[in-house]
Amino acid sequence: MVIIKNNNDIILKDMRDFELSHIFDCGQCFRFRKTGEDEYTGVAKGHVLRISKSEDSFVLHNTTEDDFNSVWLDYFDFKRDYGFIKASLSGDECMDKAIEEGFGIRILRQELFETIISFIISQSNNIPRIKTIIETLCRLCGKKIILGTEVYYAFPEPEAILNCDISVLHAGYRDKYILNAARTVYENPSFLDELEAADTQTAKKLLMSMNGVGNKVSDCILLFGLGKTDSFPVDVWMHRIMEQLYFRKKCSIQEISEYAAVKFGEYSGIAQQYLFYYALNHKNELN
DNA sequence: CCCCAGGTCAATT
DNA sequence: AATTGACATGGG
Repeated sequence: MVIIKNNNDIILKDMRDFELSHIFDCGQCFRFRKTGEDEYTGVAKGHVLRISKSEDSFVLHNTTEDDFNSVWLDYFDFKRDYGFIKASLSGDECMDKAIEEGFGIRILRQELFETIISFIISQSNNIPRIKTIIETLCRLCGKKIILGTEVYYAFPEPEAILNCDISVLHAGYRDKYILNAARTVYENPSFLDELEAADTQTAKKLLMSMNGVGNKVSDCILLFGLGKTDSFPVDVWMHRIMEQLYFRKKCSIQEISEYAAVKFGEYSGIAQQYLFYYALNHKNELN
């Protein structure tokens, strides 16, 4: 990867293992939307980003070098060598096919509190509606970010969520879980720091101590909010695709988790994203 | 009318 | 320890 400063933009050249549609359409983040041909725009960590692909390079529009280094370098997990990880995951026909389709996937390192709330909302829900609910939440009580004539909204702070009426989100029974999580973080400001400092198993126990955060949601938070790549979230789609591709019979979530831990090890979470992306693109072939 | 969606909880066996 | 129904809402 070569980083070039150009007027108000950052340009990335010689990119491998990086494709916008793979990154933003694999169900890991909910706040980026397609705003053009090979262009996505969204808000993360309080910053607006418009990123596009042109020919062999990627452009981060209106981005300073400081912002790139302090925000986006970590966000896009640029320090990790996905080529190496793909090589170590590769071996069976299923994984090779999944990697071939989602070759440009990267695990985004998202803001922890946003990830907690987002995946609480995700439970027993579909991706378009998850996006709508989160966007409505940000508009309801997130800090305004004004860029020229455009208005964007940061993901709200815990206190802001506690101080508004979230019933307008139509998130249903998840309201009480959202409020409880916001209250937990608001009343114990070191809660997030403890999570950041903890190992995977300790962090998982802490997360699951919150009402409405169970096995799967905590695994997603571990992976997308804490960078724990040994976490392997199993939702209905992962359940189906693992049964079909690897087990070739009905099996339990626990069996799948144990299998993944052995087969994919410390890169389970990245393997999971390749498989999940593959599953989303082959819904009609799954039963 | 039905069933399902990046599930979790509590009651019941 | 494993199984089951309720939980809100919107879309097919």
